[in-house]
Amino acid sequence: MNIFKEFHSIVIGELEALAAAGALPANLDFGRIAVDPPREAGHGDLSTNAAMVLARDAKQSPRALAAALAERLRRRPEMRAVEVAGPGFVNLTLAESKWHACLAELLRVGLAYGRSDTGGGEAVNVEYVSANPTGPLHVAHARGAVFGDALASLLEFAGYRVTREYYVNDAGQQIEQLAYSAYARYLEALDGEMSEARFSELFSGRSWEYRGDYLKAVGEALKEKYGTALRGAALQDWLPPVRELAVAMMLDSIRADLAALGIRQAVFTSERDDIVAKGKVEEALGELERRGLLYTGILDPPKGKAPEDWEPRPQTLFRATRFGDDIDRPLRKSDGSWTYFAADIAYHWDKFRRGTRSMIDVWGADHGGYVKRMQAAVAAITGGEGKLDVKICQLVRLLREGQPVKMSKRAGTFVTLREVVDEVGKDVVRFIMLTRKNDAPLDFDLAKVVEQSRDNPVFYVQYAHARCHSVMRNLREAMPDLDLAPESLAKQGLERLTDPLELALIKMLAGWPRQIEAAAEAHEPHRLAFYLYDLAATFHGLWTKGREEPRLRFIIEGDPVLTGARLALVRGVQLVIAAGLGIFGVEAVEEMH
RNA sequence: GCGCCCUUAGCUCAGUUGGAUAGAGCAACAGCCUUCUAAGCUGUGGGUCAGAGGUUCGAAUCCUCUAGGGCGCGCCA
Repeated sequence: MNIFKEFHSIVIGELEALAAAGALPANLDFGRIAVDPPREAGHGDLSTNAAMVLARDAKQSPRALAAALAERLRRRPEMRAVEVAGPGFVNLTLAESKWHACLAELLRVGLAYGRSDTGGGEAVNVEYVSANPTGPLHVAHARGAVFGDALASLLEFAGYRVTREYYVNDAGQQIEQLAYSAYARYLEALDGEMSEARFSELFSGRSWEYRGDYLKAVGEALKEKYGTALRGAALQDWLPPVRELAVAMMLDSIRADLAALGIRQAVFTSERDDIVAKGKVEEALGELERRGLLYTGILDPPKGKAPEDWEPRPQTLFRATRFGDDIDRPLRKSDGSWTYFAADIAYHWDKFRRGTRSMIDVWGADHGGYVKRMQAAVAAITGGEGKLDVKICQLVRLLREGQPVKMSKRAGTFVTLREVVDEVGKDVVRFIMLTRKNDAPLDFDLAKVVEQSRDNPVFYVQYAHARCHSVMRNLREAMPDLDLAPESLAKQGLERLTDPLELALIKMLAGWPRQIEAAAEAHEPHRLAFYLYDLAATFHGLWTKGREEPRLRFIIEGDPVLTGARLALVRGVQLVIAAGLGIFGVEAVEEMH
């Protein structure tokens, strides 16, 4: 139960009672009323703006309205104090017993504490990574991969029915390039050599696009499967099988890289097989045609870009401007084939027709200019029923000791996702990628992220969790009879938790469900990282306080009831951190090494 | 030229969808280890929220303009 929601409905209930009693006009709009934690400690536990929001329509002064509301709230047993403050805030301080009840509930529910039904089982499709299957994932992909995966988990936790999806762009020019490059490696496997000159000679001046060593394995596999049969074959005979095997092997390696990051997507939709080959592009374009959103026209040349090779050509255009885009967008190339955008419209319509109204795409920074047209297309083809949110993940700057790591695709020295995971571990990669909001650039320092100090949030949060377990290990020796199961700890003695630091910690734990709902609604998993960091800091603070004041230690010799209560608190911290790390796909360790 | 994103303490960043006196970490300074893990904790100093207008009970947050930075801009995906 989200305590802020609970008191939101209590406040509304009291306002309705005031209206029934004639103290407020009927039919007031309660929509803007909020119950939030006040920023300022000293303003109570919860605060509502109800009086200020209603004052004008109620034709009363905010302070007077607040006083009337406060008067009613004060009679409730769970209140310790209700005060009117500032321009008309009503500040609520809850009785300690209410907080103890929150902790008891947390312990009863365990790792499921904070799960919410705000999603109402609504289907959400989260599409992420979707890198072209032309090579291994590199570090830039890691951020979107982790972000999408954590967002999907967060939405599941908040009660949505989530599909994790990868869109395989296996139909475009770059896949032809991949096939040529793989074919070259095949010839190399047969003949023992391949050079740029020979490549150029074989393929009449075509450049050798994908030169990384990773295609050598594809060459070997082609040799294994086909022997010399493809050597000297006509283009239409060698290209399809080479392309097919190369794409399959690249996808396998991408899946393996994602698995190393703990990511497994349920649906892989192939542009070639599932969209283009099934005629869905034509279907989608037909739908737009029916809606009167296609026409043939000539676009203006883009300004500020060198227009030397630009010449006006009539194209099939989509009326994107009707849906908020800046210009209408071409769907057909001059050679008559579809643009990528056309296929993408078909793909998103396909997602919609599979039963998802709510779609989330996670894209890299270089796709920012594509957002408007895609949202326009989704709005157009679904008649406004489908919603697309696009989360752009900004660049990751890879550093080591503060110095940028040199990356050059040409020189083949770009850093792969796998290399980073192997060096620092999946948990570190996952957590650090979530410590910044998606639309801000992120520094990833290979040295700093494995440091064991407070400025490394992964370590700091893990350490808090391990510390909880350390306390429990010590307790098993000191008081072997005490039952540490959360549901047992919930049953008695919680009223012994009266120190302000202890209550502050409980209040923070009670804020977890609200964090989940807010982060899920905003599609911002990074908020949980900051919450977990704060929670860890509060816990470390209480732990150290026990050094100066032994009466505040968790384990109190000769007082098993108090010890049990404190262990309930420790358990609560441990469970929430474990749940949070669970959403992030990060292991909650029980011991630091 | 146009679009999107960004600009908060010396540095790196939060800021609960418009709330009250804008917060952390690092760095600086002053403290805390016979102690449940000091891998940690406590305190001090540090701000024209890029700038100017506007919207209202109330703006870092919403709108307009300006300045600076990033990404992108027909037949690439």
